[in-house]
Amino acid sequence: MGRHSCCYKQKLRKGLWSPEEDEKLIRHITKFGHGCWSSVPKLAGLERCGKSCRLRWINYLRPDLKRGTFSQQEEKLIIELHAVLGNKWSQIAAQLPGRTDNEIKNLWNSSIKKKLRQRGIDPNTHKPLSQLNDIAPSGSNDKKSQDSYNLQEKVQPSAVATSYPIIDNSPPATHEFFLNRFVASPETTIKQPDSHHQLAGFLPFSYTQQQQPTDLFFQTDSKSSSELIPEYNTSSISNPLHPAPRNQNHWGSNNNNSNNNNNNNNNNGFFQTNNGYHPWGLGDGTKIQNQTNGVQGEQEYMKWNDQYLPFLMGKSTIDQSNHELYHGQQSVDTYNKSFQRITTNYGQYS
DNA sequence: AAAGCTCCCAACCGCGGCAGT
DNA sequence: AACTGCCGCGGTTGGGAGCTT
Repeated sequence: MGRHSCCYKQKLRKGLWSPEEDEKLIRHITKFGHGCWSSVPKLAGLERCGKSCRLRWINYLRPDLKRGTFSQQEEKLIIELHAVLGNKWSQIAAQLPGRTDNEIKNLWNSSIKKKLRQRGIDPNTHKPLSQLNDIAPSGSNDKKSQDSYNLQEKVQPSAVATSYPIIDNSPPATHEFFLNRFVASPETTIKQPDSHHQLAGFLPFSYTQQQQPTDLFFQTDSKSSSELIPEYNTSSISNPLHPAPRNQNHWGSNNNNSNNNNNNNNNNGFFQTNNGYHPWGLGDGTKIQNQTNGVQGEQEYMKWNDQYLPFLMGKSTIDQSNHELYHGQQSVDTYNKSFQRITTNYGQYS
């Protein structure tokens, strides 16, 4: 197994990134791309390991991140995807443009889990907690043991099948079931060069450009959990298993992130792709969707260059018209706060 | 006001898989 | 086949912010 020898080297910085480090990394990647991550720190003049650089870029610095709070539609989608994929955060993130696996993982651990439990749903199995009491090992009431309570290991397949919230009861709702049902579909399969992500394109989501509206895949059970749990409402247009009409905003009309998908536009400049694959070091190998919207992609590119990069380079161009970037901010000189706010608003500003 | 507690999230860690030699 | 280096993933942690007492 490959060890990260760089991590053991002396004198490499760890912990929070400084603005100067961010600037160096952004400058380097915008100019040269990341190439081999292990060589990035040296070339960029950073005393970090390549792994740290990669993480910083993917989770925080890359321009197509949406950031900001998750919408209800996004949370709903995460719950539904988790019911199918389990803790495959990278695969879940692949279906949420502008969101990182880390972000989703954090949301799940800090918020969604709690919400599900409050509603009597086991976050690991997506079954009602009352049903699980019969299956769960004794002494599993504490948080730790509940968290480690693994769907695949502990839950009888039949139990899953009869309780999966968004499908009917007839076929066994195992991962294999979903795979068999979707993977072979040419309309819904995104090219996946990386074996880690064989599942990433299997859901009939609206991100696939060729995706035709269809209701073939899942029949709803009128007595499903959706009546009890809003997240499982099968009539939702954002339900991945009931794709939205082709020209409809995936997140629904009440979402102010009207440019949600635009962050993945890649026809121009900074967002240019490598044959349609993500150019910024996302390792998921997922072919970028929705590439037809070149104008908006260019707008995002302009925004990045005009507002975000100059700020990082110490040449803030934020003017009166963008004063809302600092709305509610108490300490503007706190770098991370400012940065986060800008990236947050960068994703929402349109 | 301050101490204690909880929550959130950026970042780290360790591992598995893959490719190259 | 064995080894090495790198990438990417999921789990975990540490510290700051906010809330409560």
